[in-house]
Amino acid sequence: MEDNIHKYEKPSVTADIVIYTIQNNDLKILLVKRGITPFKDKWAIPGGFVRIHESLEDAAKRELEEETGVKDVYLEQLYSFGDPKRDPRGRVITVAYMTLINSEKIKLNAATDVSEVRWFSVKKIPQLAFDHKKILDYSLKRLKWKFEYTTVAFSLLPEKFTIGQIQKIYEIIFDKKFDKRNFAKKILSLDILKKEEMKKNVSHRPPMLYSLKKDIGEIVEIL
Amino acid sequence: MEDNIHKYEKPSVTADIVIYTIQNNDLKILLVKRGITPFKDKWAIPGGFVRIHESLEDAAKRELEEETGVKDVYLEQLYSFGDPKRDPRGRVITVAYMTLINSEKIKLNAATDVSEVRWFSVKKIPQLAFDHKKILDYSLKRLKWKFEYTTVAFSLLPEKFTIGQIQKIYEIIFDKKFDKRNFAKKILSLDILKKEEMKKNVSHRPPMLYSLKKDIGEIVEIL
DNA sequence: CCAAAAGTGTTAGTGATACACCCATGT
DNA sequence: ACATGGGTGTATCACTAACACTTTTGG
Repeated sequence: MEDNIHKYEKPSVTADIVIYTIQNNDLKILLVKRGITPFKDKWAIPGGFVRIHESLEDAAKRELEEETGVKDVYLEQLYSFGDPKRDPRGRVITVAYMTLINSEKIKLNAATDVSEVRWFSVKKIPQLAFDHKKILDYSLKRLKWKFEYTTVAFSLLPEKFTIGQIQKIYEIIFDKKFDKRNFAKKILSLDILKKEEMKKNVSHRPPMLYSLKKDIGEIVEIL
Repeated sequence: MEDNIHKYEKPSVTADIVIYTIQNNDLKILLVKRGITPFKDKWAIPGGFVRIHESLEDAAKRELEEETGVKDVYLEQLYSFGDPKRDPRGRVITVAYMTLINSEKIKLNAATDVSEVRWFSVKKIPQLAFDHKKILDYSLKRLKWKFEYTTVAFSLLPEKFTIGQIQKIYEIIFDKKFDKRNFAKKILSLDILKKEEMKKNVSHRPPMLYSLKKDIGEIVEIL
């Protein structure tokens, strides 16, 4: 620790960010097609170098905004990947983040350094550059854990929502059906929802709208 | 991402490692007293710069061995801390690791760059250098989680052990008593233990020895 | 009238907790 | 004989999982 800060050659550090959203009842992630070598024309998780005066989280946020125009969302650090051979250009350590965004808020801005940006269903991911497959696999595990034990799911919903909407999100993430009665019972018993008014103009029996209570602790066992 | 790898000034990267053990029925961590500025004479979590051709995990393992002489143990990456101001000497990102070692295997090697190395009860931690208090708090949360949901606890025990020994470890980590009957029932019902022979030469009813089955999956809900 | 999603209760099974006494050994 | 930790069973409670029909609205 007490070695001089300049004694050793320094690595580059990047922040990569796995960006999830739900579209068409499907869990998707954003990938960018690399315009330059190495791995030219391969798809990759968005990311970029951490600037010298920027925190890791700020770097991840900057990448997110560059790619999607989205700010102020749930963002979580996942893991740091530092195999010395993970980038053929030299020593590059990456700090991986993950975020979950409401697809209505997105406007894709193809950044100048990539030839293409696209959403991919997590069920149909192409071959990825670097060790990005490992990062993706890791993030998926963490994502499921987060849905099971926290209220992240609500960051995918508008301010007011129905029980049915929450249930659909859980069914997409876990790729299975839940019993409607048990699901509602469970969610309501957690005492994290506030009743709002009835939803109007729906072509079926009008559902109750709920909002998430403000003062919820971080961890709530949902499922 | 496609910016040139040399376009931005590079940060230093360190690996810090929170080393836990149990001694005298108490959970302890290893701290080193800093011999040089900044934070001279403050206690700190052991760590050091990641070498350019060394993986993050190898750097953490190297630090661990330098401080304790211990190799081949459970080691887990916790989180990366990258606030630009966390080190007054310049930009230093640290990747924090945690490990759990059997206190019988330790021989402390005071490394040359620190003036003192000591075990501290987690209940009596002195003021720490840098943002090491944050790292420690984070690691403690993770540690408890690990004990609840995985079999790490067994890395603190010899090959063969009694139910009572496991229970004592859990009581130390969670700082509370468990009911003996319920605890044994729970542990045995998990089907992760193999019965060995009876323990001999104890001054009370001889207990059954168990070993951990080899083919256990990573996550087992213990408590 | 039809389609679509909402709303709602009971039962059976499983796992968690609370609780107290006798046993085998060494000294 | 005593001290030490080991070993064991039952009853209650809380939570989970399985399961189907009626309601309200718009088109």
